[in-house]
Amino acid sequence: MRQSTLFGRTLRDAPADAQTPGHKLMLRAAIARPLAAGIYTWLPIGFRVAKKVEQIIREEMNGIGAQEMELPVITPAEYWKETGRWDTLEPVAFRIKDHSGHDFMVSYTHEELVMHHGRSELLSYRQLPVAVYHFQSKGRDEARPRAGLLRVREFVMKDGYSFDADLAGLDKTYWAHHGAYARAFARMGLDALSVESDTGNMGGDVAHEFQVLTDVGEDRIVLCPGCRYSANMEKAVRRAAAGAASTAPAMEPVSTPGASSIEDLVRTLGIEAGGLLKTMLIRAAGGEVVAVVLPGDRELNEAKLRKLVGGGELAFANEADFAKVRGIAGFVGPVGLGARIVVDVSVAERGYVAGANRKDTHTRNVVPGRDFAGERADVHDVKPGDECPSCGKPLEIRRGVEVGNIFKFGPYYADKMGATFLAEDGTRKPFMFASYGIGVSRAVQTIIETNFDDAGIVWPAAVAPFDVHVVAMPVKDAEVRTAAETLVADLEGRGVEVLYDDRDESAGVKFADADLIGCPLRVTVSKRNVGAGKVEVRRRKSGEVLMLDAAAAAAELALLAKPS
RNA sequence: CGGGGUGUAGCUCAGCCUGGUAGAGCGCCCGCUUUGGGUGCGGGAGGACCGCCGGUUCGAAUCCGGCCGCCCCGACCA
Repeated sequence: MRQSTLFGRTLRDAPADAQTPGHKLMLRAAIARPLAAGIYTWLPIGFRVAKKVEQIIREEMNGIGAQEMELPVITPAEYWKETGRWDTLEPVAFRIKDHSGHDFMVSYTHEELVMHHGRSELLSYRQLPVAVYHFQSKGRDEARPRAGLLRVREFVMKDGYSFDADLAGLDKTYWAHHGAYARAFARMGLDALSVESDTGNMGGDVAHEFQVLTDVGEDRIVLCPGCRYSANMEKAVRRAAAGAASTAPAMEPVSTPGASSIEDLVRTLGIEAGGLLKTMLIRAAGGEVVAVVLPGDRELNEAKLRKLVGGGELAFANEADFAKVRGIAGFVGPVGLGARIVVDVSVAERGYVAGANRKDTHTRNVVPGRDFAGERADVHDVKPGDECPSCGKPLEIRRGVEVGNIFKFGPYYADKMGATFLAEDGTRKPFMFASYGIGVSRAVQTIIETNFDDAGIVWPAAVAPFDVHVVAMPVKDAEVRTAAETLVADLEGRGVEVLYDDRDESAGVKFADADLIGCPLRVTVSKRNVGAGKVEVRRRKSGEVLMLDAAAAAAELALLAKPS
């Protein structure tokens, strides 16, 4: 590829609204360009990287016997209505109507469509297990796209789906995908950690996310430095110490004028936040008001609570809700409250200060179990330093980018869609289903976010847009140009992918662009060395420089570029 | 959807407070120069109806109102 004709120019300055290092470099290096908020065009350099990422995924998926196919982008509403997702995806799905008014969704994902095909193609247990996958555009009208390609509204996802006859088979298929994912991410240069994740409100029991730890990530990941435990914050748990039984005296009111927050109470009563009970009134999807009781130093984990109350959206209670359960804003407590009460497992059997459900008043010596009842549940966020649930060491919290996820749905979709096969025992059984996703563009930018230096991108060799960047200078010099073009032709003849900088630019411009674009090997064919029959090779990552004889350079570079 | 910010040339920005008809640097084109780190000199083109609509005013990039786009935080995100 001649750089003089390359579509897409590098930028000396990143646009002001680019925030993360990867976002800036992605734009500066002409990887992709925005077309609208969260909607991007791949430029040729970025497209090459995306295709390499895809190919790695393809090879690993094929390696576990999954079959590539392709489903459409435009999908009829009827299948989505079978599972109810036509309605539940309402806020985030792009929809269109055809000329006669029929409803379609721009594919948000493809579970329903694959299950539909499965129920008509797969009739017998003899055809199972089977796994399929495709690379296809997804449309998601995210309320807030962010950070370039990290969160976009339209993107290509590799999504895979598996059908098994029973749970044991599903388990085996699931872990085969887990292995393929781990290998794929490693090959593309991503240090992806498998973490336990929430299964969301679409059923299923087990799910893992592959997270790349980086400060630019939007997910919070709980990690144990002592063992293998790792989980998304939505799912993470801790080992809670058993408290001693309470010896607190009877409850008594305490006047707390104007002290309606944990901070106020800590200040005015002079006690630790952990000695307070925080009672939050939450309105569940069905309108039910739930009072969640947490120690004053713990935060509510919405994902856990959502799961407990049956999914759907959670909101803070409104005025009418407060009135209904006889709660007073700022002074809500669990004693005498007319609501379903969920007591977090962090709450001990001891005396606390809690709201009295009376203005400007709290109650001392409130003991859970003795003074109020409630169902026990884990609905709190893990904090740094909490004990690991499996080994007890202090946990850490890091940020991560979710580059892939795998979900075990079990019979959920098959049941919703009446998808069954004839089992060995002659009965009809639902397919045991799972799905597996990787966002290609997110993976590309995450590679950049974790592989760069002050000068630009440092591509892992397996996904670099080109293996070798040949820089000729001055390109006006016939001898130099001839030497460079001979080398380029020789390299290409050996299957090496070459970006050839044939532009009449100064050395500084060319080197700066080469660093920015970040191919693993840079070869300089210059006036200085061509007379001596030498070319200079520089490794992008290490900066290591070696001089090669021009005559043998192509053969040696081919080995450096594709060691086998 | 809530909060905050922002919108002037391809990019980075100044001008706005205090109204008078729009600028700089980089980039782009040509020539020479230079050719191992965004080179130098000279010439040149073009380029923003100052996001849009309305209002105030003799006059609006500038003041006022509304809307839109984009960015950030939050909510949301099988």
